[in-house]
Amino acid sequence: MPELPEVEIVKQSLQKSINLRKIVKVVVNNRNLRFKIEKDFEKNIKNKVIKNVSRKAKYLIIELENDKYFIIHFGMSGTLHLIKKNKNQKRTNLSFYHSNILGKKHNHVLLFFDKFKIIFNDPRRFGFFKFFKNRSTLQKYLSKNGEEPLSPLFNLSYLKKNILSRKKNIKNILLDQKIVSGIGNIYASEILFYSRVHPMKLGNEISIIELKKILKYSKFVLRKAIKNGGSSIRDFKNTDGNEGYYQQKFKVYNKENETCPNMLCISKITKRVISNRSTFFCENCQK
DNA sequence: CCGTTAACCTGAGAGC
DNA sequence: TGCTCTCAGGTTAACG
Repeated sequence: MPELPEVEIVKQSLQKSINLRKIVKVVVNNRNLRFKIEKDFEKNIKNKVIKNVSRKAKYLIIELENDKYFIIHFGMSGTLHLIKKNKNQKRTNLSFYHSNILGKKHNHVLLFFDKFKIIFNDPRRFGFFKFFKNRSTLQKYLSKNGEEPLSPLFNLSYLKKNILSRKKNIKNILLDQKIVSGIGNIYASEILFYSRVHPMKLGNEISIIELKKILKYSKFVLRKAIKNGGSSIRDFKNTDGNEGYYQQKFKVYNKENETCPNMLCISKITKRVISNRSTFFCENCQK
């Protein structure tokens, strides 16, 4: 569900709340997420102090003391909830990734801290947790992915090397985490609209000028989404319980048959399924 | 190695 | 109301 900007917002929330706090108890209700949660996961992270929370692409990275780590991936429907300890066990406004109907049956992982707990809820179970015994195994795992757009290494020469010889369409290239990591289905459509590139255009048909636009707008769209607190098309909320509002700034995503936002264009936005994913674009502006 | 498709899951909403 | 169908912010094994 969340793409890079939404995970970044969750990361910022977590940094405020769990940095330097100790995990005092771990409960796993359902180990069968996208990958099975290892048997000794609880033992591995229990009684460890959280040294830092970071993010790489769509992965949330929790660093523990003594060079131990675990990562969280949210899949399509994963959410994290911070719940303050009180008599009524009522949810506070500190839920940062919050679904309005929080079915208890999908609360798969619970991390207890001194004064609050964090719940991982994921109805579809495409998300996962994974533990790493040191930094190098973590880095090895994460290095299977390509550069993320906000990295300085995501530059023109990287894109030339990884896009211009490809025979697959640019929409699928942007979604391929091994080539570019962090962009998902919403931001892929948005980036291509800004770049004025047709989603079905093949990598080997992309010009250098277009590549420069894709480079520029990948960074632009993701940064702007982060500034706006992410996109809340369903249930995303930030630390204060407020929704992100980048969805209000979508140019094409979910806007089939609406007039193209380009003032000089009178075309309607097209919706087209590409590799099983809905894709939105303007046939007139994106060639 | 490359590109495409089906599959993994549950729930919400539309249409009847 | 209730049934059936489609769709959803992701990833990857299997196939040609």
